[in-house]
Amino acid sequence: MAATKARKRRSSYHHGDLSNALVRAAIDLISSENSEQITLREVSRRVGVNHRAVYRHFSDLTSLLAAVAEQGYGELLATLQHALATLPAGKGVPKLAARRMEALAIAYVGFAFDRPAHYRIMFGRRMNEDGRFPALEGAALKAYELLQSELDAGVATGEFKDRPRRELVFGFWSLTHGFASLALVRRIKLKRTFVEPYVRQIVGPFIAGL
Amino acid sequence: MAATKARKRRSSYHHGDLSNALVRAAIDLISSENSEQITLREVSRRVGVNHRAVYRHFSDLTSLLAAVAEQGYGELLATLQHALATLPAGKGVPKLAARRMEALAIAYVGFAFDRPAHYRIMFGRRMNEDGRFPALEGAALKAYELLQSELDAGVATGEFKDRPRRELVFGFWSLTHGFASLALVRRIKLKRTFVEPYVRQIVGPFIAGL
DNA sequence: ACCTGAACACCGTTCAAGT
DNA sequence: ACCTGAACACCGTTCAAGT
Repeated sequence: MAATKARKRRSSYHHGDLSNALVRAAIDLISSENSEQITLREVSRRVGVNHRAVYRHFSDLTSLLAAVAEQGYGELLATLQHALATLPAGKGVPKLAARRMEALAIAYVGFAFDRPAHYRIMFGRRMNEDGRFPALEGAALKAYELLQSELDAGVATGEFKDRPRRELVFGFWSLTHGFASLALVRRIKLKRTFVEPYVRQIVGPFIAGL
Repeated sequence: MAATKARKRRSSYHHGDLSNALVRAAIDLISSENSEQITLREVSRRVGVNHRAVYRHFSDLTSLLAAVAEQGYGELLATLQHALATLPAGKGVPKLAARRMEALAIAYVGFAFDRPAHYRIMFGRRMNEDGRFPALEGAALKAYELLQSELDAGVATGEFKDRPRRELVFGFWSLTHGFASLALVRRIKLKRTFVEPYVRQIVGPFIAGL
């Protein structure tokens, strides 16, 4: 049974598909409740190839994790964009920029709650310290730029004070990332259901100070 | 040479000293530039005992790491207290509470910069998720209470708005922890020298919103 | 009571080989 | 070009034994 499955699968890895299959398997692995850690050997087992085959497509485990993280940043960006798009507000609403920042914060923390293992890899030490993976840097930058353009908009309408943009973005990101991190290690105890009201209160002082 | 050293040391582990020696060795290990990871085997090697001896004092690797983390929370608390004690201000200074919160933020991030590996263990996943280690919870709580009493003081003088205290503390903690984390994984690039001015700008909006 | 030795089931990675 | 097998140097942990 298992052998047949592996054989069938393997036939499709002759056209550069293995690379994607490995990344998908790795994401599946950490998305399932029971398994938290990505190992090179477990991922290749799931795909049905010898673990050495991975090295044909990724120079090491860290490279594979970087691909997973890159995909994660893409998902995060989509989540944030979706949160803005579905915001009920129209124009002329008072404090629109503040409400948009709030929606971003809620969506950000929600993402970390929904994909904890993925989030941890994205912000883990392995691939972030050196700028080894340009595609990863690019994906992270896009999320950064989304935050920046929102803050820009708030400053443009005069709703936010005109402070150095970089510090505003990093401040907001630090706040949401810090909250998500503390919640994931359960230093802050919080059920998924209460993310929305809680985040609102947490970011309250920050947004009020913009 | 190495054998003599190990022998000499070992003679003192008959009175419950091994436990402390292991924790100290683990902290030494992560404090030295070259080594980032604590392994049970490396720690026991440094102390000069068989790696199995560790299990006499710690039920597993995680327990040893929890002891390291607990010590870290103690150091962090001392760092924060010291920052408040050496703050040049006297009474009657305007915005005293804000300046004290700022000093705490700077000291907090500075600690993470100075002891990165230690900080990572303190906020790592291994021992925080379940409340397995009451001593660790207690040490973390003391740091929490320091922040809370500062915010209380600010509210008492009317300098800060009277919001739910828990949200204020978690907000401040999220902000400083998030900034420290992002800096440690180099998503925020920052030299140790610039921690002070940078943190001041980052926490600016938050403190202004208190 | 406290420590050790050998063994087990895992890792990531290297070298040399198979098709 | 793409994948495999055997081997290496590491892990944490268990079992049974030494003093």
